[in-house]
Amino acid sequence: MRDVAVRAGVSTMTVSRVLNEPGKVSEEMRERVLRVVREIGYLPNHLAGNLSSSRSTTIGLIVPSIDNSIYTQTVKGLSEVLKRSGFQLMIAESGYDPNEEEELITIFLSQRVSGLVLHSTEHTPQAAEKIRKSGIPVVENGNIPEEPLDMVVSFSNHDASYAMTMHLGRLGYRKIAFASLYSVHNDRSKDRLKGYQAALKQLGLDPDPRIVLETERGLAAGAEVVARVMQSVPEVDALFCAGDVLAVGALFECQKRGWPVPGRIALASFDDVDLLRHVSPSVSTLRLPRYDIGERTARILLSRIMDGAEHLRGSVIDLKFELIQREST
Amino acid sequence: MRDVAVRAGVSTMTVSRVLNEPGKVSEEMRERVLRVVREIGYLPNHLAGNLSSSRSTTIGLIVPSIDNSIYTQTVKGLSEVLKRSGFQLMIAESGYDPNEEEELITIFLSQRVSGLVLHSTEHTPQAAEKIRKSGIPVVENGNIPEEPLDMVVSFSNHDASYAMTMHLGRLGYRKIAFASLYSVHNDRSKDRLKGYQAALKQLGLDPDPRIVLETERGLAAGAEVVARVMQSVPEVDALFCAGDVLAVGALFECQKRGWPVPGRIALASFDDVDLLRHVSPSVSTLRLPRYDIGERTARILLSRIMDGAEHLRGSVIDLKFELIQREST
DNA sequence: CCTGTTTTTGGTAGCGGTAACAATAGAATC
DNA sequence: GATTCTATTGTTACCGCTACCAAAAACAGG
Repeated sequence: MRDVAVRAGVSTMTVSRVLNEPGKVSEEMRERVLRVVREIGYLPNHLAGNLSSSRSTTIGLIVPSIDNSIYTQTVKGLSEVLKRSGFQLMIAESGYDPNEEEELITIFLSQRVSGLVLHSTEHTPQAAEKIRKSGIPVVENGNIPEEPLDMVVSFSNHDASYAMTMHLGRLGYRKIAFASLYSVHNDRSKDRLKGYQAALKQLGLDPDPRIVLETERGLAAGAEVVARVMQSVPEVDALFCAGDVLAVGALFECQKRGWPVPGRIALASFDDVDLLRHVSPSVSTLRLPRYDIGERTARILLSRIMDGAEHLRGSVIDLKFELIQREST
Repeated sequence: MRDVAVRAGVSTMTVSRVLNEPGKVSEEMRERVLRVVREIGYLPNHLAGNLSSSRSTTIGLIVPSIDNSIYTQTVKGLSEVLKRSGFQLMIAESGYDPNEEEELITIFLSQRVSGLVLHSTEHTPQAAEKIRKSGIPVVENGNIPEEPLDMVVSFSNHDASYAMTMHLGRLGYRKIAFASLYSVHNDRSKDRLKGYQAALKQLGLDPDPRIVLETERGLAAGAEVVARVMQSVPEVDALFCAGDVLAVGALFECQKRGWPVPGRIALASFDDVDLLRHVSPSVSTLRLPRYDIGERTARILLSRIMDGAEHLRGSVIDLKFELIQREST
């Protein structure tokens, strides 16, 4: 930058202004400086700028696992909005481990990110303390936690799960099994289970621990779950797969075994992946505002960072979901 | 940091050493300093550190589209290796637009990333020039380009496509249709087409432009493609869907229309997504080393950055793919 | 005990920008 | 024409850390 300043015969301050606040510089200077910038291909050093102004244009995002297609829509929403404001996204994965998450948070704070997005809502006390102390705005967006760190943009896993279970109950299914991903360090799964249980109670159905299962991700897991539950408790007439593509795996398994869906067993899923609409029978599911969550998260974060909108601190935005009834229930 | 130094009664230099080169500091100092660090919860400022040492621990990654599940495995491989060495990943999406890519490259260079990973292998001349000028190591990993910018870690789209087409030919299919994603600004698609054409020639089959199609991503697109090609050229006996989940969409459509697969039409796909193994009939495809690409990319980049392994400049690593024959062909 | 070497610590000067304020010049006011 | 104001540019200090070299302390050999 000094180089540019010398060649243009101005001070570095003027160069800085041309690049950051062009309005405060005369037309003539602007042209002169920009010409030199182009000539020598000068690239401003953001590190230096950020250090000096103690601001940064980086947002940190921590997801449990990068290869989960569920997050990608949210990431896209985030990324698109942030890009428009010149912000950059730093992504890391915690592997569903709060300690790992804490470490990543520490690293991000060291990098002086100006905002943080956490998918998980389970954190170590130290992590919460570090964030509080740093004073930067945070958005949690995998669930609506009881005690938010700061802001929340999400749908309610509990309510969504409750809604689908009630729907199954109203359709007349009486023995509704429930499958989710492992709930250790995964409050999304926990809340889905609670929603299911609350709905059963409301429907006057007895909970039966034999038909509540946890499993890993993937089609194979879904297949295994439906086989297992049908074998152990044949009177099951519906299976609510509250996670990932479990329902599709279950559906394929039913087809393989010749169990009519929904005649013998109804199937419901939790996230509206493209696939569910295209299989036959098409699968009832919940449409969740994955992209919107990313978008809103970015917006609210930017408000806090750029406009200092302190009144937004602690905001909880509960985005709506939609129940989609299809052939499988 | 000054604060820590004062409280511990040492110089800032000693604090810096304790944190970065603990070996060069006496046991006693180390303890004294670390105790204070813990006491006041001191967080080093990486921005300042990076600026001062003109090194950074950030790698920039540019993918065409974040929500494409194909990349996520590569990103995971990258992320896991980089994390172990304390590097951070900055991700941005170019939307298949070289100009957008150039802009992102500029931003990343401004952020002084110490390495760059590009999925696309089509760049503007200015982008190439900026990268060259910056001197940072770059890995391209979506394809093996004719003129690499620097290093390449990928499989060959051409060879993979050629292999599958040859396979279909050897199985006796004579009228092999080809569907890919739009090839504008997408040299992966272009190379797949070339591989297909090369194989046809080798097999002594006449190319027929009516059965070479380009479409968008998604199951619906796959369904539409198979319907279209069967209608316009009924003698087609195989369809090679060289992209995304097109083959699954096509399969569902065949089932819907009652076309036996592979009896009436054989189907082949390009990427071994979980789904292809679980549908019925299971779909023949190419297993591509998506995760490995990420891992190797990270490794080679780290060698260049940390060990200054200049002899690796310009390396081209062609990772192997595997053809998986299943029921659909 | 002295000198030469090694280890450990500290001082200082930036890294490349920006904030805050000072200075200058031209425009506006009376 | 003198004074005040405004717009534009420059000066200086510092953001928080590390590289580089100097200084001091510890160790070794004769």
